[in-house]
Amino acid sequence: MISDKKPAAQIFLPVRDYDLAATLDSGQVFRWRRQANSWTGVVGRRWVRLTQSENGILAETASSVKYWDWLRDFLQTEIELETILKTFPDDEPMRNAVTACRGLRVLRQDPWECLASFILSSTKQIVQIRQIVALLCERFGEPINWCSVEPVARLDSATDRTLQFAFPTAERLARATEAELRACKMGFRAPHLLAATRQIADGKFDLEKPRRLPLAEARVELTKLRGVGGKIADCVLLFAYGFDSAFPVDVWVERALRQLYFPRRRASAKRLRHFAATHFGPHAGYAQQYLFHYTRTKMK
DNA sequence: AACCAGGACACAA
DNA sequence: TTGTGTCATGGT
Repeated sequence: MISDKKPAAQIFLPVRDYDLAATLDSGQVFRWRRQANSWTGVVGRRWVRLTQSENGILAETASSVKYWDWLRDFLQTEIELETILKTFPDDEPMRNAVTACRGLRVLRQDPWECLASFILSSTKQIVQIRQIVALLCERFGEPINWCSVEPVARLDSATDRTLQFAFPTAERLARATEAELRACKMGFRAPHLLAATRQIADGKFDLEKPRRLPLAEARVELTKLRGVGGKIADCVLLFAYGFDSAFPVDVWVERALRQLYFPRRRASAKRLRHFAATHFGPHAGYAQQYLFHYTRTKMK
C-alpha cells in the first residue's frame, strides 16, 4: 500500500458562506472524518483533505491533480447560495433553520455511491451508516493513495484506515455474497443492496438515465431498484442528480414538519406530502436539508 | 434496559 | 388509500 505521507497537490477554493462541518456532517455523505477544523474523505478515487478558513477552503490530495472541476462540482462551491436561500418561504421555522445552519450546502455526489449508501441507510442512525460504509469500503474498495494524518490532531485514530480505499464499484459488489455483505453489519439491507447492485452491474439499470428525465419520471425509474422506495429515491435525486426540488421525508423531517408547521393538529400523511411539495419552492430539497440538520442538531 | 434509527415491502382492511 | 408486521443492529 502506497502512502505519500505528504499531500501531492493542493488548491485554495475561494468561497464565502460555506460551512464545511454542517455540510459534511449533515447526513448527506458518510465517509468524512474530522480532525481539528480539517475534514478528510474520498471523492471518487481521490483521497482529499479539506480545511476551512475564512475566505474559502484549502484542498489537499494524496495524488497529483491537474484539474479541479471534480472537486468544485462535488462541493458546489460555484453556486450562489444567497440566491437559493432567497427562494425559501419567509416563515419563522425556515428563518430559524437558515440562521442556525448558515453555510450549509447540498453536495453533488456520485450517483452510485449515493444510491448504495442510502440503500444501507434505512432505519439506521447516521453513525451506524458510517460504520457499514466504512466496512464495505475496506473489504471491497480499491486501495488508493492516501496521506497519514498528524497524530496530534487526530481525534478518531481507529477509523481513518477506511479512507485508504475507494467506494467499491457495482461490478465488484455484484460478485459479493449476501453473507459477505451481512458481515458488514447491514442486516436485512444486504439482499436489497445485492439485488440493486446486480441490476446495475448487469446493465439492466442505467444510472445515467435519471439524469435525462424530468423529476417525477426519474423518481419512478429509481424506485424500480430493489430496496429503493420514495424516500431513498428522493435522497439520490437531490444529493447526486441535482434535482433541487426533490424533498426526502424521513422521520426527522416528518417530525420537523409536524412540530414546526402543524403544532397541535393531526395532519394526515397526504396533507403533509402536499405541504412539502408546495410550500418550499423550487429549491425545496435544499430547504429540507436545512430543516433536517436544524432539527437534528440544534433542537435536540 | 427499552427505545429508536435519513425505510422498503408484502399484505390487510 | 392508509394501516400493520417484519426485517438486523448498535447507540443513546
